[in-house]
Amino acid sequence: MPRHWLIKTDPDTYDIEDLERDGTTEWWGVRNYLARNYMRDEMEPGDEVLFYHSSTPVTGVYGLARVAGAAHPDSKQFQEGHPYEDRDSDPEDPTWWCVDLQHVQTFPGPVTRDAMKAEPGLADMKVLQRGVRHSILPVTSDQFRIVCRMGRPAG
DNA sequence: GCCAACGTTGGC
DNA sequence: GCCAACGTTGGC
Repeated sequence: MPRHWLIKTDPDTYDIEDLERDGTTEWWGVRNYLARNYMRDEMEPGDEVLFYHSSTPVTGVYGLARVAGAAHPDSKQFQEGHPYEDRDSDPEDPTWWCVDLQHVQTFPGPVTRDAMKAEPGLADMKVLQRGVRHSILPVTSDQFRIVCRMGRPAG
C-alpha cells in the first residue's frame, strides 16, 4: 500500500513551480539521518507527497508530488567542491540517499499552515507540532486526503 | 530579526 | 557514552 509523506522545501531554493517546470527532480541535499532513513528505507515509487513551503510568509502545502523511483545515493555528496559534498561518505557505502520526486499538481492556492491548524482532522499532523522540524515526515492517508480536499479548486 | 527547539559534534 | 556547546531550522 502506498504511503504518504510531507516534504518541506525552502521556496527560495526550490519551489513547486521549479518542480512543475522540471517534471522530475532528484531530492538531493537532505543531511539528516531520520529524513535519510525515510527516503532510503521506507519510501516507495508511487508514494504520494505533500509539497510544503517553509521559511516563507505563507507557509503551507503548495501542491502534490509522487516518489518517482527507488532511493539512490545523493549525487552531490561525491561532487567535489559542491556545498553538499561529504568527504566522509564512502562511495562503496554512501552516507546520503534520496529519491526522485515527480510533480503531480500545483494547487490553485496554498493550503496554509493556518488553515491546516484550524482543521480538526489535522490536529495530529506532525508538521503542525511544535518543535518538529524534520524536512520529511510521514502523513496518514486521512491527513493526505483532507489536505488534498482543501487544496482542490472550488466547485 | 528573534529565539525555541532540535540534531550533531566533540571533549572528557 | 554522556552531555554541554554549537549550528541550524523554521515559526512567528
